[in-house]
Amino acid sequence: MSPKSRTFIEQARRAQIIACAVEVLADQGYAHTTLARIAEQAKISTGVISYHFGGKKQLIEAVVAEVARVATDLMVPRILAQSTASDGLRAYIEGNMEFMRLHRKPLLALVEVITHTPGEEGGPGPYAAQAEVAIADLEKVLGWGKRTGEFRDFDQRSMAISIRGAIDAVPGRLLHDPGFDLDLHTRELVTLFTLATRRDP
Amino acid sequence: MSPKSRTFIEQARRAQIIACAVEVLADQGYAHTTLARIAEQAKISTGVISYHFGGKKQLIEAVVAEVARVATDLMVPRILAQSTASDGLRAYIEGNMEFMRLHRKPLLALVEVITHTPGEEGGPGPYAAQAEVAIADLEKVLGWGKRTGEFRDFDQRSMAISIRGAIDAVPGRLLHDPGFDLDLHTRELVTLFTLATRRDP
Amino acid sequence: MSPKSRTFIEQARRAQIIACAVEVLADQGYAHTTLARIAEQAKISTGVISYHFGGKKQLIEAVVAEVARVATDLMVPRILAQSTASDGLRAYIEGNMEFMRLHRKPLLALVEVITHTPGEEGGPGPYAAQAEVAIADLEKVLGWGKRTGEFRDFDQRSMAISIRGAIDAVPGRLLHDPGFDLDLHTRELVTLFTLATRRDP
Amino acid sequence: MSPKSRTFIEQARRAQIIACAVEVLADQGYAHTTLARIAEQAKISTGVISYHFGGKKQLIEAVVAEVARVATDLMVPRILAQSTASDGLRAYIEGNMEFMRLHRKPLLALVEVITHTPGEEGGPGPYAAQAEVAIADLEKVLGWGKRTGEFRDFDQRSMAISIRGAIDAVPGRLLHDPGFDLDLHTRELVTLFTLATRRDP
DNA sequence: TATGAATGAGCATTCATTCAT
DNA sequence: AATGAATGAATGCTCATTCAT
Repeated sequence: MSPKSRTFIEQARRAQIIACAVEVLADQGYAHTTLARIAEQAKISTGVISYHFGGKKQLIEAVVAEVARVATDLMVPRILAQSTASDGLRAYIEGNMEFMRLHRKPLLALVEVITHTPGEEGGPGPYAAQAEVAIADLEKVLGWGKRTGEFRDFDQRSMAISIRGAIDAVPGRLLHDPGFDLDLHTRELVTLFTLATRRDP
Repeated sequence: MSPKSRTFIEQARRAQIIACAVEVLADQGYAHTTLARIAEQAKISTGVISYHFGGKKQLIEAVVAEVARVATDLMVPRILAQSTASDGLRAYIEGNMEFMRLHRKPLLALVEVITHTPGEEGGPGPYAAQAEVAIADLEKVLGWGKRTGEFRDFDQRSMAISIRGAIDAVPGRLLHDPGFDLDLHTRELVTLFTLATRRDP
Repeated sequence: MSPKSRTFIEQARRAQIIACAVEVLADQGYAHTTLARIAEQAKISTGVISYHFGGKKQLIEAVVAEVARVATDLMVPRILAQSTASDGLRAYIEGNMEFMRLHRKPLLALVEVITHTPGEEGGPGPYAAQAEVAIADLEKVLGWGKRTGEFRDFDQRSMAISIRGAIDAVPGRLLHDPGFDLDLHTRELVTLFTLATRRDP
Repeated sequence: MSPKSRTFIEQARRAQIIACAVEVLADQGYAHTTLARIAEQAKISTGVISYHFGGKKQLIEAVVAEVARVATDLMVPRILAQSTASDGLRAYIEGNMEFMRLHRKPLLALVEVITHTPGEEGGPGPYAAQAEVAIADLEKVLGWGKRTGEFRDFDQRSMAISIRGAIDAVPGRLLHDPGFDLDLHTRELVTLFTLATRRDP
């Protein structure tokens, strides 16, 4: 029935291992995320991970896919529910912040993986595409507002890169800045980019 | 004369090794930056590096200090030369972009080090302070404009974090996005944050 | 009835597993012959193999016994049917070649096992005896011809080792030499050793 | 000066490690030949091997090259010194046997490597070419005698394969057959293949 | 000062075997 | 009888660091 039919217990184990990988990634960072530590967290032996995922690379892939799925499920409906591009942009920013608030550790894990997984010889890294997609999605929202005349005449790509950059700066704050106020920051971000994108009054 | 008196040859060696470390970091990424590769680049043996710097950690510290020094020398005077906060912010952004244009490899090396150097047990990472300083500097510029009434009433810290985030998104583009236009992006960034910070017209 | 009474289904399972082990050994080689791969080939789980055979070692033993049985059944009657030692030697060689022609995979599997199964600390390897028996059988044929005066006065053991060596060189050819002509080679082998063993004319 | 300039001490280490690898291969067999055991034999740490050879594969390659060099140096001049093809064949056989007598362990090591190094998915194995060369060399000697009329009209390739097979049967005897008489066997081999190849009297 | 040889801990991975269901 | 989940030991490899020369 399911696309890749798996035992129930198999699915449970996979989910548990992914959860433990997220935990270790978020708590100890990519560099300290070894199969041994993940196995220790799950109170299993390292072989189990290879058994269920084939290898570390595939486990990481599964982590990314899982977190990306959760993030998408959370954010996409919120954006599509808006009736103006301006509200769409607001929903995009708020959705991202909401995800960070609700799924702190999965987010941090995702960031660790995306920023630290090395590519070949200084190449782009296997998860660069993930970031590319996020920018492309953002560009769609911006294009929408451009067409409706809600937004001023900026370079869409530059704006998308900058919004994404501003959003991507948040996880680092969340991690190590105890005084960081996510709700305040969300409001400020929305205001910032509303002012920056709106057609001049 | 110098605070830590070193022979001339000693200084030359250190400079050479730092330059090679920058090269390897920028070309191959943090993960592939081993002492062996740096030594190979410098056509010396690995022992020399330990001899002159004590260890890999100290070498990386020296790289960061060196690049930060160059960046500061380039940017600080430009900002201080401005007479309005608005021009100061413009100079901050343009200075950062100019640095990226003139010193691509040192910048990329710095980014690699700051983003990848692991801390202890998920701690802040030894170069988080560096980012903190950059944000603090930015806050000063923003505070200046707040006091003079040039800027609207935003949360200084949130704005600083967002500007920094937008700037920090650039190196990644520079690395792997062949169509990226730094000059266009610089102009867009200045416009973006001018609109976002100015007192409502 | 049978010495080790087994249910029918048990015997069928064992036969199936042995057949799959032969397949994997012949197709992928000893090094790639893992219980997991044999189980995959048989579309069963690895536990079944351990269940029916006790372990990998015993499975391999069963493979060897099975193939040796087939080989013996094919070759021994052919040799015994001859009336002269010279014809006996011819039948020995032709029988071996015929077996290779008819049972390529079992033969290759057998060769893989015999040549690759490691002994303890460089000891003889558990299937050295198998080879010993083959040589001993050959010596009997040679002794027969010596007694009847058909053969010249050579050292029986040396001759047996050499004939066996020449025969054992064939599987390797069969495997990787696409131009190898088994029928031609069989005729040449018979001629070669007929000339080498006959009483000088 | 030297093709690959190496320190003296580097060359000595390499030679020592190769010698220890030969020792372990010959004494314990391919399956038990791990970097750990070779390192133990050499009383060094496993890292040294990787340091000097890059990896296990390259070490094995070096072992093969070294032994092949010694074998070639020993045998080729002996064969070339002969004035008839018949003597050339005799020299080929005697040269091989002499090598086995003088360099038992290197030979056994070579045999272990050639027969046990696995290829991909049941492919030929990386050292199959080595065996191919040996057969080709033998074919040259046989072709020589065919042209001079010393040899009868046999299939050269079949004969070469058979002679090689008979020779390759010897190492196994040397290893585990305590009663094996190499000198006797050499004489018998020469007689055998002289009778098998000569033009009928 | 500089070299390069050597170390040793840490890593992912493979695989025969075991066992509860 | 069969499953498949889990184990744990073993292996090759990488790399920062140390040290005698």
